[in-house]
Amino acid sequence: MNEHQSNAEQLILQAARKVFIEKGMEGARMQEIADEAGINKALLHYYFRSKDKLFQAVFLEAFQKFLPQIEMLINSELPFIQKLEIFINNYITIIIENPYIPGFILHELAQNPQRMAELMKNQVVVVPEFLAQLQQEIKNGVIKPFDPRQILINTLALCIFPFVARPIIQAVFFSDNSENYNVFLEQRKVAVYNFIRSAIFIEKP
Amino acid sequence: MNEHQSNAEQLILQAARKVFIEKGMEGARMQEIADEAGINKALLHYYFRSKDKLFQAVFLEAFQKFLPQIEMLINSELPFIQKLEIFINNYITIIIENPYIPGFILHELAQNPQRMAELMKNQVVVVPEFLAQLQQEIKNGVIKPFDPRQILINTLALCIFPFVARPIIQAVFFSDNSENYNVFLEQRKVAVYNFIRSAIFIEKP
DNA sequence: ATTTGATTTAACCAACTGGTCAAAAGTAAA
DNA sequence: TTTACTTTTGACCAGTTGGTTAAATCAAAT
Repeated sequence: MNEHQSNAEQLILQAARKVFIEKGMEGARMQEIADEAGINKALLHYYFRSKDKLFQAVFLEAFQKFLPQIEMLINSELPFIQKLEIFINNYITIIIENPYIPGFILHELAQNPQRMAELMKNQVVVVPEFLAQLQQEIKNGVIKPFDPRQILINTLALCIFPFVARPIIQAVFFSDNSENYNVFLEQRKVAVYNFIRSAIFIEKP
Repeated sequence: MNEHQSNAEQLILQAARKVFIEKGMEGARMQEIADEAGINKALLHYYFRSKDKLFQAVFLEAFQKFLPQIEMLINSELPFIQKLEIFINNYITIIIENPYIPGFILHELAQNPQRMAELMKNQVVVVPEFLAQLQQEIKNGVIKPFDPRQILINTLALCIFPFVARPIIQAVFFSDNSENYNVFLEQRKVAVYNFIRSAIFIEKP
């Protein structure tokens, strides 16, 4: 039993991760995953019973990778300005490291909302306290009176969208040199923070 | 030749639109499109030679539906505040009427960037003037000194994201009553405008 | 009514898909 | 070495897929 074979399960997961996230559930082929892992196709079914089970494992793992930061943004009791800066920095950093996961999750979610809802119902984050905190800071005159739900969604939108729309943005702005896009994304960590801060925070005289 | 048969091509396109936009190129089945159109599967190949050709027709049509408003935002010479308000209103209105098209386009774009780039290269919008206009307004002290590219992407992100991420947002905020989501989206027309305006425009004393 | 051309269909096909299974190969203890 | 067990494989299967084809139906002109 050499190292290569012994961790076949890890090899499979790694290959499945790549293929599923790149091609999606419908586009992925079991044979391609097997090839990518350098093993026989039957071995996939030996470790994971079906394509669906393997997909579940990949999806949940991908989903959970993005949860902790969101939980921090929602559940921490720091002032919102501080939470926001930390969140945007960490979140964009994570997405840069896993640029295809957001598109993957959103697409599978759209394909089968009710099933994905079941997969995620143990993962739920509680938002009411978050909304209450924002409402409080609005009452305190720290934040302009925007709907807290809109603020949360805007924050996520600004972080996630450039990755979901990467091909078209790159074609428009960086068609000559795609490496510049990474620079652009790096700049976004501070740009997005400044943008939201400028939008919602009331400047004290 | 009754009306039902004579416009078979239109029936097919309508069915293809529905199935492709809902399931994507990979997920769509020619049989399902034929059933949806109420015709024989072979007739699909009679009017459109292949699944690919049919997909192309649907994709281009969908893509073009969103282009005019973006062109207006980019090419009109109105002051940016005015353009922005008109754009956001019209754009979100169009997406509400075609809520699944953004996800469809972004997904297919991500699946095959180079091919989609070819499909779109006749549709290109010219941005340099747009960037120059924003730069000028920054110089004039109308707009805060944000990177014009970031402003454009932020605007699109805030308009599009709630539709791409609809299932998860709905699960978190509107699990009890999904109709409320439409209300929320309607409110976004003004909310997004106020958000961006508050972020980038300099209040004159 | 017959001819001519376009439209529509049922039956079919080769390629591919996820999945199965019995046998082989490997592993470690007795 | 034999035994008992797990891991890995090649061959195979039934169902599905996009696509084809020859024949049938239809519509209009002669």
